[in-house]
Amino acid sequence: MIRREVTEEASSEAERPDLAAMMVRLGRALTAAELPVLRAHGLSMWAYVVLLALDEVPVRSQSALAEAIHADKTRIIGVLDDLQERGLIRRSPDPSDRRVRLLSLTPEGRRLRDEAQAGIRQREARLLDHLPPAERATFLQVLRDLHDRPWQDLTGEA
Amino acid sequence: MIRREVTEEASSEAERPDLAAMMVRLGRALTAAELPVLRAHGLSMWAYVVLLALDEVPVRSQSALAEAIHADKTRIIGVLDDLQERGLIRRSPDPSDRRVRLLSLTPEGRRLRDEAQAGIRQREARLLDHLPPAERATFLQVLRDLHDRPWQDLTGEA
DNA sequence: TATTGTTATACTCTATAACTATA
DNA sequence: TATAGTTATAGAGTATAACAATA
Repeated sequence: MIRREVTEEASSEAERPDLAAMMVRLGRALTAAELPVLRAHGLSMWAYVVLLALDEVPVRSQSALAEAIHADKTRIIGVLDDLQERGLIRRSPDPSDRRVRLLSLTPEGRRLRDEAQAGIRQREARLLDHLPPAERATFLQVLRDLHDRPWQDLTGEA
Repeated sequence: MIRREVTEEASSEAERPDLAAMMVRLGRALTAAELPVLRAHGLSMWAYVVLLALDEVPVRSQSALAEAIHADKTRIIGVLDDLQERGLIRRSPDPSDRRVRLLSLTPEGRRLRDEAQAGIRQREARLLDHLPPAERATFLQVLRDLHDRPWQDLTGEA
């Protein structure tokens, strides 16, 4: 039952939802899959993103961190408060410029982050399990390639 | 520069962002790519989703339509108002039960929807252009396969 | 005067509750 | 009384504006 014409190309690509529709649905589903794992570790999605963006080597300024994870600088303040209170990150004024905060992971922060990520990766692996290895590899390779492209390239502003 | 250990599998899958992170970013970028096209046709994203869900064969009740596109029934009322005023959809009380509305595309609605979708597909094609045909085909096939899976399957609730 | 971090305010999107008209 | 559709209200999430500390 063909519902409407497709003016494109091969039959294998005909009659599919728009790329954006598929990506958004999958993004939401995979996010929903992550949340219970994160909650089990006492992490919100933003907290997890922050931990992933940090390292033992300090990041200079909260603004820089916010920009790196595409968040508003006011958005992450509460998140940093919580992570600091729990001893998962260090947040100290830079001696050379007391306005800026130096942000880094504590060992406990790294451990928690890696544990959470391991749980998430496990779920992902289960989802991709049933795919033939060659297809899975190609899929992930293309996905990474697309993901790594600059924003203007993806949006077609180029 | 390996930032952290990966306890997984092949090297081709090592050191990548979480699946959800990649999907969400790509979903947002592809959505951003669609918006100018939709705007050029005077359509919001919701209006476009509604048009895609309709057909010449009437859909019975706005609730059913809302459920089909995973929207709240109150969410789409303004959208339907606008589409009806512009003559893109028909919305008439069902004679057999005057509480429910019968919703269907008008020829102009179908034309506009198909035009918008053609523009969107064109952008998508440009994005996938540079991929080797075999890889592109595999990527789209796996993406469709994942997209078509039930929600519980994707979230790992199963 | 400019900038970092913070707090207070406003805005957008969405869902919930309350209403009407039919049944 | 129950349901489809509508309107009004409230909530979550986010961004914008205003402020204090430091440069």
